[in-house]
Amino acid sequence: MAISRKTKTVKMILDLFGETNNAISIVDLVSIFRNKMNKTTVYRILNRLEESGILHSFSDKDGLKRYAKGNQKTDPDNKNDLHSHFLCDDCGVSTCLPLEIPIPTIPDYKINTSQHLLIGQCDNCHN
Amino acid sequence: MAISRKTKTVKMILDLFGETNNAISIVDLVSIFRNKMNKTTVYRILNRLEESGILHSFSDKDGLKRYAKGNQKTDPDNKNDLHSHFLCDDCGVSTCLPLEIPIPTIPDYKINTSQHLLIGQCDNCHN
DNA sequence: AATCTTAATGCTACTTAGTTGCATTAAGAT
DNA sequence: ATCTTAATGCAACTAAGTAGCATTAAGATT
Ligand SMILES: [Mn+2]
Ligand SMILES: [Mn+2]
Ligand SMILES: [Zn+2]
Ligand SMILES: [Zn+2]
Repeated sequence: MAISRKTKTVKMILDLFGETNNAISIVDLVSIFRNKMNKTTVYRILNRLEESGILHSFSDKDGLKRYAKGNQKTDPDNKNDLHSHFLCDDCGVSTCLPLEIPIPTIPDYKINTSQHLLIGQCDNCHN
Repeated sequence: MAISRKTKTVKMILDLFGETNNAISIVDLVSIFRNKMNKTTVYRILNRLEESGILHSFSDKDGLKRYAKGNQKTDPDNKNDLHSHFLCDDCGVSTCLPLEIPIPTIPDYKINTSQHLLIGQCDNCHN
């Protein structure tokens, strides 16, 4: 189910993520490419790119899936390279943050991974 | 839009949350009460209970909304009483955790609130 | 360069989460 | 007992996401 062919549509999506470090929602991606490819294709390409470790995804505040460049599982001992994500409440822009989340120890629970979303105003909207 | 009448349906939902401290997904709630009230009613009651500060909600890993007892905005200076949530990957059970999330300072960003979800195995599934 | 294999796409139809409008009902105030 | 209107039920809708299947095109093989 990983990426094996560099089709025109795959290239278009890779080009977009080559231009930005932002996390883009799947509905935006479907909209951006609405005249270039079928929405089913967008979903399928994103799945494959994620499985290939080229993109990673997370759920934002409203449960909407967002994709961003890079792999979340890149550190040597095969644990998750966990980082936080940011979401601007004003303009909706979303980014990966170079902020590692320590996984806490909780009695009676075994924690494998975590998701951390920071919500506020981005640089543009803040001023 | 807050709760103003204690209808039969509101009481049923309050009774359920009186029995458990778990965070219950909205689809489960609709299913639990499918013979007792309309799904629209479930959605509307949950909205009102949340606005009233009786319940609070968050998005789980899959973007599904979950509700749990209590208010997230209860501390004196009117900031969010932020706590983490747990989701069991095996059985799907979800709980609030008595784990406060410190809001980090990040240059160029103004952070107002945050969401933190820990994913792993609960006590039952762990052993 | 022509051929072949099958990954990938387009399209249609479907499922599910969540919402809206509106007529009807019932909480609880008067 | 009456009245006001919050709350509900119902039906119809929107939007996110998925599945089946015929067709297309990457890119490997000859
Ligand atoms: Mn990221
Ligand atoms: Mn909680
Ligand atoms: Zn912004
Ligand atoms: Zn469990």
